Amino acid sequence: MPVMESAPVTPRARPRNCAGLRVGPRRPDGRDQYTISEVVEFTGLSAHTLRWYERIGLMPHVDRTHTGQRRFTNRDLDWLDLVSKLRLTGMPVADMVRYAELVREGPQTFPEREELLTAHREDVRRRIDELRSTLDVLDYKIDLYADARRAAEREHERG
Amino acid sequence: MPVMESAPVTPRARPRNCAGLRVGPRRPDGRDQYTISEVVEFTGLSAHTLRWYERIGLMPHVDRTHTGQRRFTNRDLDWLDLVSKLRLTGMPVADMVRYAELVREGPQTFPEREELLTAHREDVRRRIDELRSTLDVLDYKIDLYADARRAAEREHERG
DNA sequence: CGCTTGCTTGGAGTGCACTCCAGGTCTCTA
DNA sequence: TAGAGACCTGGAGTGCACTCCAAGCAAGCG
Repeated sequence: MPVMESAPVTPRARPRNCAGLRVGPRRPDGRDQYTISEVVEFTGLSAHTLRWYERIGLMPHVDRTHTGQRRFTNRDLDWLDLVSKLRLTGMPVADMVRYAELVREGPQTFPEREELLTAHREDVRRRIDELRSTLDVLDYKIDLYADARRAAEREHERG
Repeated sequence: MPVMESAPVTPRARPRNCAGLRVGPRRPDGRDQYTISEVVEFTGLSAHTLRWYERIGLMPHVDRTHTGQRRFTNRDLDWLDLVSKLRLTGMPVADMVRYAELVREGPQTFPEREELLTAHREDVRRRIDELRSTLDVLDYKIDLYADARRAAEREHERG
């Protein structure tokens, strides 16, 4: 039986940069406190998703105001940038949670972190190769259809 | 709200070729009838998945024996190869079903098929760019950990 | 003949990653 | 001080792509 994994998540419906991440307003300098809706703007993640990430341990403890509202810092935004990139390349959420745990545990987990990222890098490289090989098939098929179309057009001109 | 799509499915636990497809026994020449379990061997898809593909209209009508068992042809296997490649690159099953419908409708759907594949090719190219940009981040992080590790090793030698 | 193995079906179940809901609190503006 | 709007929570719901189940049929073997 094939063991399947679900993977890349591709945000749509907004301008994207070359990495496919949404391009929101740039973070202002000189601030270190952001509401959840500001973070939604910056990261393109939904507020639901941000809260869910925190619940499952994918966020390194977010500050709160005295009334319990979240205040994200620049560090949090940096972390979310990394998480978004890893998600985009199909790293399962469970693996990212593991990585977040290792980060919380301190510098003695450097080797394990390195290992985790190296394994993922291999995965990404493999996927790039897969995609490229499919690109060849796609090119071939598209050429066939384009040829057929051009032949039909010539036919039409003549007839 | 981010609109997400679920995507590439990556078979594991068996040798893979550069396209990430499972490498099963090669199809024998001179045959044009295969049982479902032979197709499982050749494609790496599960029997469940093959039956499910047929149910949802992703297969171009599979032959049956007089007792109702499926007999797949070489054409079916070729089609499954294409489908596997498209799945691997994250084409949603619904889009592939659409493509299968167009194929069933005949040559007058060439333009729409070309369009569909061209759009998907753009998607694949974008994803390759995404992956490459993440590879840079990964390289950077891994280098940091590797530097730390080497520094610790030198420390250990000296002390 | 009974047993095993492989196949059939419709429909239910699974896992992942969100996504939403109801009901409540807090803050801000008029 | 009233109302709008942003935020909070736990838990339920959603969509996708499988994945499995139960019950039954058919072929081959000792």
